[in-house]
Amino acid sequence: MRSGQVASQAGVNVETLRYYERRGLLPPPPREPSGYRSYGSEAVRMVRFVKRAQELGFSLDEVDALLDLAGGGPEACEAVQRLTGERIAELDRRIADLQAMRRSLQRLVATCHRPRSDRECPLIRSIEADAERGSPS
Amino acid sequence: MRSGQVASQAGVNVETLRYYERRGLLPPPPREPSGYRSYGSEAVRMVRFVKRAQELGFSLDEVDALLDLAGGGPEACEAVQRLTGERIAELDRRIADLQAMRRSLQRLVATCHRPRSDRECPLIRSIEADAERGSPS
DNA sequence: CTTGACCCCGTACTCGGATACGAGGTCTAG
DNA sequence: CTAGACCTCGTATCCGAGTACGGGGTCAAG
Repeated sequence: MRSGQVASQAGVNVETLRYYERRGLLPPPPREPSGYRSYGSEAVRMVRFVKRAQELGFSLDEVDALLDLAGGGPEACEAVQRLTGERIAELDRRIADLQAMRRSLQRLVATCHRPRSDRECPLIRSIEADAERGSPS
Repeated sequence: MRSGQVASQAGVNVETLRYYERRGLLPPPPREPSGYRSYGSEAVRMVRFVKRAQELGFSLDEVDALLDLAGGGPEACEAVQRLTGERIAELDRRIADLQAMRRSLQRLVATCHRPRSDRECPLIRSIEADAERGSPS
């Protein structure tokens, strides 16, 4: 398979394959006499793995670590579980943060039920007020 | 007040003030004869407002829009409410995404309770499997 | 009157994850 | 044989939100 095929099957740009190869995420494939990269079908699986792991919130550095660990036996498996656990904890933090933001904004819109005659936007003022005394988040 | 004071009172870097000024978020303050910037105390409030709005998930472009709207009368107030509503909706989407990630990861760690004798990490395989048929998120 | 803290400016760099560009080589259908 | 699609490479650019750098001016204390 050539790069274009791998790219389209994996749903990425050809440049992205080169990029992953540069980053060491993707092993450099053998070349045809012409110099073209000649990929096996596992390349598609690897790229998909990378994309999926990204969707799960792993950075490319972490994906790299994951790939290094893959196939490393039982203790590597534990390391993978640990990484995953950290990722879940991180997600929990981010979710809590977003929920705090959401509550703040909700409270803010709620302050906005004044008659139109009020010239100053209470919402803007509320954000200021929050800022005064470094509020939730 | 000079830039260093504003910066420390607002909890930002001096360079950040220059950056905000370049971006048009902060009005260029008058200068002392020496050329030093001479800020009034409202500068501190503005910077804090920016930081707070950022914490609430607004980008600097959006903060810019918010500031343009501030003091623009009742219809501007409605625009502010609309922006805020969009932000809340966006937060809801992001929260849902993160929760989907979390569920996937949780499911993944759950697959890992196999005997250590399994040489291949089921978690890694599961991510691959997910990728095969583009799963949640 | 010098030292050190502060300030000025323009510009370049950082991060992560790509994406784009341009010059060139190759391959395939007509 | 040639047009056009595809591939190669190195390098540059993008986004957002700053941060850093270097060379110079200013100001207050000792």
